[in-house]
Amino acid sequence: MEEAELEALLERHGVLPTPQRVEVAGLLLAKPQHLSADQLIDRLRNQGSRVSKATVYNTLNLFSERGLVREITVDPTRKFYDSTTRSHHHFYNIDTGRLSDVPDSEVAFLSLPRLPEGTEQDSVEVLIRLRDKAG
Amino acid sequence: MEEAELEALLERHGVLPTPQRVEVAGLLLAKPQHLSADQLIDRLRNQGSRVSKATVYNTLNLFSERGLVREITVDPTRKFYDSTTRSHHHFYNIDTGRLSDVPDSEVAFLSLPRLPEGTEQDSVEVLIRLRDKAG
DNA sequence: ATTGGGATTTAGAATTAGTCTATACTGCTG
DNA sequence: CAGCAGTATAGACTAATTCTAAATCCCAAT
Repeated sequence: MEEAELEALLERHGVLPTPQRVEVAGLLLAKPQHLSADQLIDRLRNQGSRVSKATVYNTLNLFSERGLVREITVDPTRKFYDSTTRSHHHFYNIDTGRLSDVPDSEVAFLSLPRLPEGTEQDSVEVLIRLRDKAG
Repeated sequence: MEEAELEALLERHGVLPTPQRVEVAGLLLAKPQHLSADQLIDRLRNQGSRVSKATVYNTLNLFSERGLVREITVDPTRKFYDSTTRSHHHFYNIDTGRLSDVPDSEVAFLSLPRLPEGTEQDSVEVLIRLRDKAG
């Protein structure tokens, strides 16, 4: 994605496109992927960026508030940020720690439960834990 | 549950029933529930126990290895331990942080995805995030 | 009784993801 | 050019969990 395009995307989501935010967006929003803050900081450093850790966290939180990324929680030790924001499902390989998307078309529910009194649904997510096949 | 019963349960899972482990088991396995290590420590303290924090963590990890409890990951800041070990589904109220079970009978899949090459399924879990209904 | 060893428990130090704070920087606007 | 709002930054801080190294427990064999 080109810089101008990224800037337009941020603006469309009400985010002022500062150089640091555009840098983060350039990496994270480039394609459907799942990155932790730490992985993102590593990649930024590798491409010679000097953005601070605090700014990366601020930016990720801002992006997630404004719907540019989605936080996902499968690993109790850290958050991942998903560049695909539409609600969707995941495979999580417990041997490799790798997280991947399940094609939307391949999951369908026959029934979903009544919600508890006084609550409404925010999202429904299916997590399919995998292990490497022995042998 | 009585102490003798708890001890038998631990032994059946290959866990040597030390007094500390029996104490933890007595609280956590008493009924279907979801507790964090911290909540558990509080309750232990409230009933006058002196088990150390390290022992509680060791015990929870041991129980979870041996299939006496199941770890669940919905809140990136802490783990919960579920006394129901069969794979099942959850409601998570993002406003209150409360986690509860979805009755098994109320979720059914019409289709589930092909698994990636070389992997096999460990579990399939649905997480329904809720928020309190406004007004 | 005493000893020796393996497993367990313990307090506290260490680790780590993430947040907070206080300061510095960056345009704008008048 | 002064003032101001919004950002960015380093580094201190927090909180959950793990690690470490020493103390304790239990039991079988002397």
